[in-house]
Amino acid sequence: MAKNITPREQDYSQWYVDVVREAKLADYSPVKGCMVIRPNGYAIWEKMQQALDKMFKEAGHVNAYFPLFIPQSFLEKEAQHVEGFALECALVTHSGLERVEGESRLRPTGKLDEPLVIRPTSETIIWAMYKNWIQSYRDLPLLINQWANVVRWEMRTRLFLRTAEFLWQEGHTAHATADEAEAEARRMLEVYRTFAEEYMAMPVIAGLKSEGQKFPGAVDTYCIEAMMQDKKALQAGTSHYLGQNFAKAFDVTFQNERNELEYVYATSWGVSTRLVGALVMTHGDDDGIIVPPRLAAWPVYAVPIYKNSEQKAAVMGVLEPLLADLKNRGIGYRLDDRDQMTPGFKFAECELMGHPLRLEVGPKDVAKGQVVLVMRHNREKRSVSLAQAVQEIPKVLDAVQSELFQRANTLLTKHTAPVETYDELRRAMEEDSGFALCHWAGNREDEERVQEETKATLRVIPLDGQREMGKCILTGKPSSQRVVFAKAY
RNA sequence: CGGGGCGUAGCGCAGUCCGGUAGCGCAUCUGCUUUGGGAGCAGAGGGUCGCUGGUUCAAAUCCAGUCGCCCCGACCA
Repeated sequence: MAKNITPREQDYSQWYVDVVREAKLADYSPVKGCMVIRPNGYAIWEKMQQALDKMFKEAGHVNAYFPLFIPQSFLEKEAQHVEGFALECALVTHSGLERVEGESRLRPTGKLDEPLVIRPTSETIIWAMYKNWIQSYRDLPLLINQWANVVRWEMRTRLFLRTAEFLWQEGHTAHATADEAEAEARRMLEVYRTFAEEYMAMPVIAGLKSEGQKFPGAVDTYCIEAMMQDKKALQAGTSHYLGQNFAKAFDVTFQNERNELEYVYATSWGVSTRLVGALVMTHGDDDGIIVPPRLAAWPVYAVPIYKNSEQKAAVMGVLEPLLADLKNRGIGYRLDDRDQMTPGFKFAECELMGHPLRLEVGPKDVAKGQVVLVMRHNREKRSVSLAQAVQEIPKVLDAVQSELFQRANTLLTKHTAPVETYDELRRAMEEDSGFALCHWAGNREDEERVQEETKATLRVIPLDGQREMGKCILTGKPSSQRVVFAKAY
């Protein structure tokens, strides 16, 4: 149906690339692995930022900005952290370019004494600063977030899901006690869960990462895992309890109430533009993307239909007051009054771009005193009297928001199933059957073996999973809870 | 880093095997007719054929080199 989009059935990852391109969310940059986020994609990110920023502020966090460049020596201070990021760091080694007689290319000049790492994440530079800002328990907790770009030199990239440079927010908090920091890490995990469910209409499983999967430098890593339509898992957000690891590496101490010197306890947490990709893969269909109303720049997309200027005047006479009413109610809309496009083209484009609700008004509607509402996610068309439209539209948008969640949740539930033996897991993964709930008591090496043999990784140890005794599917050791194994992005 | 594909107009491609001075579709611009599911007709503009070198009277095409991008896999948010 839609031009230039490979159907999901035929090739899911090609579908994803096609949809991102056709909906004008992003474009490839001349630099390998980098992407340009186009206005349509950036609009979604901006709505995500607004919602998240508000949630952070309500939780007591403030925004700041730390620099892009990190001295190489900083990154070297925390052992696990270095190991985790060393291989994917971009370095700045020179301060300029010079023209050399007889050569057409410019040549680097002004070699730096110490190379600067372009931040893959900002723990190190932030803790170097926190050292100066924290002396007393009275300075704690310190709750700072930053919106920034980071660079990780990945081997293989995918638009939004993994690019060399990406946009994100990273919260970095400092606390007087381990309990308080742990609680903060979990609190922010809940913020992410709420955001995913209520704004993105994307159900997630919240929980703990295994030893093998946690953040380099963390004591505990929490995450939310979502299921894409191809039943693969996507990590959609992480929150780390860092213990005193960074405090020790950067010598950040405070005097407690008993006048003792103690290392500070830390958390960090982040979500990235990857969420835009998650949104596409959660709700999109063969005709384009579908943006949930709460993240749509224009939840209502109005298409006037007319043949001549009299009709146009009549149609606009009905449409404009209605749009003004929507504006008064704080409902975002766009009026597509481009004269040179036919309505049919606009309908198709509107579906491609994923505007959740289309508002059509033509001469026939004017005559009947009605407007036509078309829901993007199920193509349902309904006529509503002009008098009721203003009350009806917010209701429809709410319904769309919750139906999108329900639909995604049905997929997640349907493809999440208990698996009792290792053989069964292997078969399940061969069939791409989704999330496998397994009893597990293995170590890091066991995890690697499972990944090697089944391509599945231990995605998450659910926080609200039922306690239930059983036997580890690989080692046979006793286990008190099931974990999620799945193939992942 | 392995496997595959590709570089020719803004985009998608044909032309390459078999050398002869570049073409198609979409998009763009102009005009007229259109407009309730991706409009039609007529006309117009737009290309150092990724780059470098070689062979040849003549290279998008043959030869040698080189650069880059995409997809799939291993690694990762």
